[in-house]
Amino acid sequence: MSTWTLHDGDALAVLPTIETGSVDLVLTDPPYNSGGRTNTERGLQTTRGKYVSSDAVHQLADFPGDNRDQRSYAYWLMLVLVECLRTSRAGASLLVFTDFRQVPATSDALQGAGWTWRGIIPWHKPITRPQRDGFRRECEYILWGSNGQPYRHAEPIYLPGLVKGSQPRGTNRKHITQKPVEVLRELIRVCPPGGTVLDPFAGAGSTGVAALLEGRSFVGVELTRHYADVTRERLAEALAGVQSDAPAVLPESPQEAAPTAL
Amino acid sequence: MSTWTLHDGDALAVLPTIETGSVDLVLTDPPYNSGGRTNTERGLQTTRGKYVSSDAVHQLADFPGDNRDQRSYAYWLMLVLVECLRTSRAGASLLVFTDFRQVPATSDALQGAGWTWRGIIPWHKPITRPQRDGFRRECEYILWGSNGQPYRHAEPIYLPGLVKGSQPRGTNRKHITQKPVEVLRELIRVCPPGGTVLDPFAGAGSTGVAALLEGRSFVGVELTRHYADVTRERLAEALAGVQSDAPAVLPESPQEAAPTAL
DNA sequence: CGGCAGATTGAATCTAAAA
DNA sequence: GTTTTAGATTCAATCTGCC
Repeated sequence: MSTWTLHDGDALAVLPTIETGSVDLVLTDPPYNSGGRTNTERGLQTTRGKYVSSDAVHQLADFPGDNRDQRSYAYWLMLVLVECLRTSRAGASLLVFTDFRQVPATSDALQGAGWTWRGIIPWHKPITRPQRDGFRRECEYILWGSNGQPYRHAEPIYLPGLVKGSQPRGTNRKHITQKPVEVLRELIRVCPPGGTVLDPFAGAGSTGVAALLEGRSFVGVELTRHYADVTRERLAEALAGVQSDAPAVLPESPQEAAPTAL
Repeated sequence: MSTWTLHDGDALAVLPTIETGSVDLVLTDPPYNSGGRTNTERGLQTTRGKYVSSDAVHQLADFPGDNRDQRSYAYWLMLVLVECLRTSRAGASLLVFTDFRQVPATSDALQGAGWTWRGIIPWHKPITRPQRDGFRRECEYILWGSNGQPYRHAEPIYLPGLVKGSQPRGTNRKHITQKPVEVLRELIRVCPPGGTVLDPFAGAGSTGVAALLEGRSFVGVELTRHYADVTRERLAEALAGVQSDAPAVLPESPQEAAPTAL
């Protein structure tokens, strides 16, 4: 039976409380810190100013942690990934979203934290702005790492090296940098069935939704109160949907799936 | 009228002889140096041993320059890219192929050489080996840089952020790491019509073929005698094809397109 | 000329045996 | 114990040939 837990708080503060060797996949989307190339660009804009186009009207909350320069970003992310490695079992995988500018810093953080870098999976977003006199920026990137040799699955799996999907739009969009659930579901298959997925930057909780839909358990961490609330709502809904779809076998303890705050 | 020139020799030796500010696009595929994760793996295998599957029988020649460790690879590539920047006009572009392992080192070399990093274009190869219990490696990467602000084209162009194409197979395949001409033709559109394309690692000359087919001039450098011969043959053939397809306007001087050795 | 079936092969990776 | 070599493995887009 899949369960979920969401901790309120900062990733670096909460991760040490998570049990060593309890996680099979870390799947997360840290703040990219790449909105501006200069100090002024990074410092003066709000998160929404960087990511939301001026002609669009959105009601999305700001999120913090997006104002570091590249060196301190790599260092901070490495500290987070060190803790993630500790919580993960030997053979577990790490999947981190990043944009093109942060691929090198993210690969440094990943390897510096002790993960083995195994590849890059481009995420192709078909709906993006054209760019005059240049190449369209229609991809983000997912860096794949593993804790030692990856699991050998009982039932062999073969996963795609390129994923495709448009960002949620309209009322489905709860967070500025929200990822499509279909993409996350495909990625989650690297976690053994029934295993546990960790997301230290849960945001609007799409990773957790995808994990529950795929029959994996979920542990999340989210600093912003507003997004933690959104996540709890979406996870409860996803779990209810999975349970109602399930065959006529009732879970032994429905409370098992209740949210646990830190 | 498109012309082409192929210099025999090492990129670092030949590039200084190329005129400053004469190039509109540098499009190249350096040796990736990523065949092995360890010194021994890199040093002891031949190029073909690394890249050609054991069950396949090929008649392709080896190529040198694929035995550096990552630091010296980045340094060496930077020296090459510094010279490329000098030969290029303000607004010119740089496109460098690399595999996932060398993306960080290549971006360091590109920026260290003075180019402005503008993006990553994944190249999706539909025919790749599957990987058990993991994500297939079905992409290589093209890093895009520019000499200052990119050209503002008289006729605006909009280029893709993701390219797709299978490697040449069978008798069309002249080099182990040969790139498909259709992909190169698409990339070459970032060079203004009639401009000049430079490839310091010409290999079997696909970049030059694509340039001529798109009506751009080509300057290449190739160290291995065998591949230089292959390139000259293919370029002469491509140019002949373009000229016979052209409208009934004869070139003023057919010799204009003759190969010029260093 | 079109459609279908079977063969081929890839900038590889992992495991196990051998030196 | 450590390093090196040999062999097996695998999916899907092309290619080939046959009907």
